[in-house]
Amino acid sequence: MDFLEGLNPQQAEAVRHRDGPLLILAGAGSGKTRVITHRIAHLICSQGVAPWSILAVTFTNKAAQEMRERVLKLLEGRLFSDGPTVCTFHSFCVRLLRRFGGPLAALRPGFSTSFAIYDDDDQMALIKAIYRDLGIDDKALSSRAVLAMISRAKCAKQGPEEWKAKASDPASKKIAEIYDQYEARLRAANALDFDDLLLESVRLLQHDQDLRNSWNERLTHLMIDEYQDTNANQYELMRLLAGKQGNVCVVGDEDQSIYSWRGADIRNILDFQKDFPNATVIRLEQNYRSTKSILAAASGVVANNTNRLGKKLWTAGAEGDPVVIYEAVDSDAEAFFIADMVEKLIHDDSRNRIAILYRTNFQSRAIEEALRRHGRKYKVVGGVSFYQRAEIKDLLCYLRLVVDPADNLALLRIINTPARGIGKTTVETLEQIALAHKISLWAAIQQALEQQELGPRARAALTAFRDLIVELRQASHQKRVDELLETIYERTGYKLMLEQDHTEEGETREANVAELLRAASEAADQGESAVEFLDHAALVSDADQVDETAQVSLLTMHNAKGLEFPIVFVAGMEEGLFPHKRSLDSPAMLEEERRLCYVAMTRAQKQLFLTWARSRRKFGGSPPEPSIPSRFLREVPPHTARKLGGVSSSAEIDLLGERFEVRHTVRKNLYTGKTYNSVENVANFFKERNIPVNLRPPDAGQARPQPQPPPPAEAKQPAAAPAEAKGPKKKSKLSQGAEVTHPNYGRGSIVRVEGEGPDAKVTVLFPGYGLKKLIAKYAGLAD
DNA sequence: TGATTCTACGGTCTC
DNA sequence: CGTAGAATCA
Repeated sequence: MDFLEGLNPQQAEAVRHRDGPLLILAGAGSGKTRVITHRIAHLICSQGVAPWSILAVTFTNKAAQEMRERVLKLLEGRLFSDGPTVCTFHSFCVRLLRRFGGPLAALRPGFSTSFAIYDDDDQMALIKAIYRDLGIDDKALSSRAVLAMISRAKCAKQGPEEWKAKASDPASKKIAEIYDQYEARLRAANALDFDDLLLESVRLLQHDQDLRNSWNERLTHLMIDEYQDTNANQYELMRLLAGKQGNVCVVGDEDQSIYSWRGADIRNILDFQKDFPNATVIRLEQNYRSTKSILAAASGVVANNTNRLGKKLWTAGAEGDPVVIYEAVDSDAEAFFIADMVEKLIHDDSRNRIAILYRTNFQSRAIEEALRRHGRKYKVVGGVSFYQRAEIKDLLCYLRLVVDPADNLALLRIINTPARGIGKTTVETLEQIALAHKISLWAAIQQALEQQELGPRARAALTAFRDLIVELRQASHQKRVDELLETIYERTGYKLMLEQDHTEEGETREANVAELLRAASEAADQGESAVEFLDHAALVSDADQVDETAQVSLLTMHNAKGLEFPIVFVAGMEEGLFPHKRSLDSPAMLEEERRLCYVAMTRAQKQLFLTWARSRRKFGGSPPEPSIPSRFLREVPPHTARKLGGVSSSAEIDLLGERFEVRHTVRKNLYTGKTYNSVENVANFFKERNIPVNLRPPDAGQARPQPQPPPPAEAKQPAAAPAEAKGPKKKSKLSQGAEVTHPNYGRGSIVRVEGEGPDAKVTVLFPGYGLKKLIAKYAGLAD
């Protein structure tokens, strides 16, 4: 098979490149996955490189799996006992440490290859425990912030000692103390956090020359995807693994670097040519994904950044529809617009896959609600992930404890779940014993029982708990993971606890456990041990659960990295939200926000909507806060975009009503409620009934030449007074075409009146809210 | 000790 | 609005 077939010249050059460092600057949608997979196949089949000497590192497990499948497909017919390794940095490190990590004990006292992995929940629990013991108040010193600082220190390979040395003010001394404790407890529990996985792998390879040599001999070709988002430890790891041969091929796009806050260093890609002076550089600039409009819009935005290597993306594709910029009155109206448009687009073509992207997770709620009104199914990526659910974590903590009794955090989590009479005081006693003798909590239990320091009740409870764990421990030697988990589920009383909970919540929790058991049995079928299963669970990411067949997906822009969708909405394009307020005073962070915007926009293949709301409420009851459009909207070149909504929001109804015919889809789903909340439904409502639509805005409606310009945006705000001195105001208080103000919906125009007097039913169009049918005497309308 | 209610508080992005 | 931790009661 010819692996160069169908590639453009630059892609082919990258695939053909055999030895020496290679930097591939791959613009969005330029087919880099194709290049990587073809290069792997080409190296193996045409250049005689042994499959096992190739390592490709991707950003997510999902990307790794996809890449593996694609390579396998290319290699069809050729079987290899030990194929190329494709995985993420983190999973590579876990495997490395589990198999070859023994010598690390010399550098890290207490380390053994059966270490536990602490995820961010565990890390937080650990910090909280330290706060308790040191008597620190979370309000005085945010634990989240401290955890972030510790993580950053680790990325920069700075231990507690270094931190302590340069700490001058009391606050950073305190942090040094927490950091110190944090490290000590991780070691005592033989646990590694995510940063440690990378850090300790680096230290291991630096320390153990034999190990390094053997890897250098084995790995002749190294490839790293999403190189712009690697951090210092990953960089170090790459250098150690690449060895002297330096056959390292990195693929990335400096315009898509969006993870500096978690330690990614954009300089890694900007300086690659300095680090490897003999590097070949190939630019992939042909985009195969998006229309000309979308590409031009996105390029126009990112062109405002200064820190770039620079490339010019182009496409042979169609011009396509202009990007739509939609201005909504408030966040609910924004959500309604999106939901309605989703209906229309799916009605137009049921194969349309749609993504709704946002900066922060809380934005999903309003959009979810709007979608639900249409009965539209959607998939949210992220949020509370499966493995974070309480019942799942509990059972996995039992498993962790069975695998490694020193795992204090796991023990603390489940020692009294389900409740078995081991209360706070008992646990505190255990903690004191553990602290005094520098032993694990598990060991402290044994000791407490021997020394008879406890009351009879606690004693009995503790004995039962110990026997339970010992029993499970013995079972673990003979059973598969799934059987073991099942035993845990039953013997710990967890099953009973859930069965007795007859609420809906209890039932979903049971279903979740069933799902976990199913996953475990799948893992066991593939020969995974309990430890491997736990590793797997610890390293799944939100992005791994993206379902690409889902019709409507909701996800953060960060999670959308590497994905593509025919239609994309980017919601919440407002200053302070996107770009996020925490980046406003730093030019570097602003540039990262802009890159994030570029990433979001370039996910779209055919059509792109950017929406923003003039006011947004942070949570339920709080008053809406006014907002101004994101600077990124201004940066979209005007000729690539079309504006909808805003001041002319009722004019746009005509526009949409004419252009789109949605009625079937919408009717089916929507005509159940009393309100008709959306732009298209408004038009629809009238079409259905053949009622003449008078939706022109009152101002523009007076077609007479008007001296003054259209009112500024503020004039449309609820509080604003209606335009005075306009014709038959008094008499037509409740007549068609008149304007009224509603306490909740603000200003609107009457489109229909049924009946008279206080009992009259009035149908009013509120820009941004759509049609509302109101009873005059209850509605509190004012003119 | 355990279960329930109450209150205060808060919100980037994530392997 | 949702949650975590405190306060309270059985």
